[in-house]
Amino acid sequence: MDLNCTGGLLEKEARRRRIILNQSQKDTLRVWFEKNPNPDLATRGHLAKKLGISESQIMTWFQKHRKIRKQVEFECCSEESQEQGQDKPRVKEAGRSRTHFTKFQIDILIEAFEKNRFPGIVTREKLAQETGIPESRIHIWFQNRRARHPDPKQGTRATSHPPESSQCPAQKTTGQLAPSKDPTSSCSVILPLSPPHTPNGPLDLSRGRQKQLPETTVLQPSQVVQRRGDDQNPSLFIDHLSEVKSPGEKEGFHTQAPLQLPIQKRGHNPSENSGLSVPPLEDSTQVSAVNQHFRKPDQKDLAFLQHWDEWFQSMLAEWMPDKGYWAVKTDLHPWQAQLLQLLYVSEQTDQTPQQPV
DNA sequence: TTGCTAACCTATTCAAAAC
DNA sequence: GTTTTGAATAGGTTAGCAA
Repeated sequence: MDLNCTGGLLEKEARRRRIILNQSQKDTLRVWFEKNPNPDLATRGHLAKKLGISESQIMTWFQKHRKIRKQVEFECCSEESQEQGQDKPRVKEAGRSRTHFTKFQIDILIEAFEKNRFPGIVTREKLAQETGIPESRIHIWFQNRRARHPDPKQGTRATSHPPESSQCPAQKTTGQLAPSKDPTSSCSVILPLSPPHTPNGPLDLSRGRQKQLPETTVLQPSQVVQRRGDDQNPSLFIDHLSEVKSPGEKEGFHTQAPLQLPIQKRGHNPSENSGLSVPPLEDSTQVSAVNQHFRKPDQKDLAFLQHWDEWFQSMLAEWMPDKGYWAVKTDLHPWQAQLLQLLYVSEQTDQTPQQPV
């Protein structure tokens, strides 16, 4: 079966996740719509949290209702309202807030874009987890990217609907990731993003873990690093950690963790759950706000962060349940190898990662 | 099957920040 | 001042779900 050509149900599920709003949610949205039909990002985020749906869904709902209202005004209302309608509320009173992506985040997005110009909701959520960027911002980023970087294979800008074949084959069937058959590609950027154990996290991170990669093997961290070229010296990572740049600096390597929580500020001992726990990085991780859309953590975020170690661990190694140990991936992205080296340097006493609780 | 509507798209524009 | 690019809009299509 040619996975590239299957346009079946599973793929559609991966592209869209339709959620029916209940009456209470609709009522709340209507109230807010009457107050302000053009809510800014912060307001949408507040509403999303309040209603338990995503910010992009809030955005979609407001878009639709602005459209409906405009149609109603056009059909039913007087010239007076049409004159008012000419004063489009496109420019908000407050200036637009602008997300500043880090080079790390941009690199991940670009690589994902090159693999698939039309990521579905599952892929976008995985990218959101991986980068710490809200899914709605990732959606916008892909829209802008498509508009400004026409697909050279098609020769022209995409003018109608996304080609179904543009879906990444690895994402077609289950929304999970499969090992790439392309020997030149790496699975190290789109990683097994589901932490081993997060049943009630803010995102559904409990979707099955990636299958063991064929190239997975047991290695010492030093071997991993040695396999890479000189340009991937682990010191680069350390250097980057201390390279704190101003929020507006475009290409700076910001080490901001998702949700702006410095790793050492989690509410538990990093060594409790993982032998690969992230060591304290002192001020190096306490960079100033880079992305103003990150919010302060709520309870769900904290629950998520409690599995942060495990998540990192799963990005670097693969748990072998039948063998009872973690196998370090051989095909690590340079930053992963550098992170691994850093962790092991700091955790010299514990060379064998433990299975998370 | 049909209607509703959430989710998605392109095209375009605005505007913040970098150059 | 110009360029780059994130954010937002309008207007359209697609697709999931309930009746």
